[in-house]
Amino acid sequence: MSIPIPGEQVRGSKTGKPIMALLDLLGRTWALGVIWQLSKGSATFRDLQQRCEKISPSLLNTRLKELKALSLVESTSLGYQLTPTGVELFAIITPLGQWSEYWAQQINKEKVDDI
Amino acid sequence: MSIPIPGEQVRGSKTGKPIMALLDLLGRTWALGVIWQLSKGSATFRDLQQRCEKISPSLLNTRLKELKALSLVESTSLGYQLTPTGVELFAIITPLGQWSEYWAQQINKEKVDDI
DNA sequence: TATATTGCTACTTTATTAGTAGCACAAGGG
DNA sequence: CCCTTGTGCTACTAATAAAGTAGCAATATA
Repeated sequence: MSIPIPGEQVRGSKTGKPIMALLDLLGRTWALGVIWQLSKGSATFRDLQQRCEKISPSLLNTRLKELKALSLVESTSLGYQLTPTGVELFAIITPLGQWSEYWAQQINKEKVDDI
Repeated sequence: MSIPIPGEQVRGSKTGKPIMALLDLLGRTWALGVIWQLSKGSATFRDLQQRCEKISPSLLNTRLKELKALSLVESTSLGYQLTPTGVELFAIITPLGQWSEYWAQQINKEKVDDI
C-alpha cells in the first residue's frame, strides 16, 4: 500500500485534498494505535511491539516508515518518538480519549433502556 | 472482524478501555471516510457508494452495520445519517480537516528545504 | 570471547478489501 | 397489470493487507 501523500491521489479520493490523505493514513491498522502509544513517551522498536500487543514486526515497521515519511514520527537515539508535528496531531485526537468514555456509557445506557 | 464494543476486548488491546475500541473502529478502512461523508448530510446507500469512490457495496454495508451497532449512524427514511452521538464524534475530528492543510504545507516545505 | 539485546527482514498463513454480478422489493408510468 | 427504474443489499471471486513466526546482522554487555 503506497504512502498517502497529502496533495496527491490516495485510496478513496482523487481530489488530492490533504484531509483525504490523512484519513487514509490514520485509517490503516495500528496507525492511530502507534501514535497513541508514542504519545506516552519515546519507545524502542521492541518497546512498541510490546505496547501494541500482537502487532507483527513487519507491520510495525511498515507503519513506522509511513509515519516517518510523513513527518509524524522520527527515530532518535532514545528510540522512536513523535515529531513536533506528530505531537500536534496527537493534541487534536486527544479528546477522543475522554469522548470514548462518554460514548461507552451511551451505548451501555441504551442496552439498559431496551430492557 | 467483530465489532469493537467499548468495554470489551478489541483488536490490539485486552484492557477493555473504550479508547481502544474507538481506535479499532476508526482504524478500519473507510470508517472515518464514511463518517466524514455523512457529516455533509444524509445519504442513501447508493449516494454513499458514489461519494466514497471505489468502496465496494459489501464493505460499505459492513461498515454501516458496525457504525449503526455502535450508535454513530442510523438509517431513516432520508437514508443514512449521523446520530447525535455520531455528530459529536465528528465535531471532535473536524479539526483534522484544517490541520491536514497545515500538515501538507509542512511536508511540502521540508521538501523545499532539502534542496 | 560468549551472551544478550535490538532493529529489522523474509517468509507463510490467514483475514480483510476490492470488484463485479445480480436479486428482492418498492414506486411510478403506460 | 406489466414494464421500467431505482434502491438496499447479498453472494461470490480475486487481489491485497495483516498476522504469525523464524531468524539474521549489528551493537552492547558481561
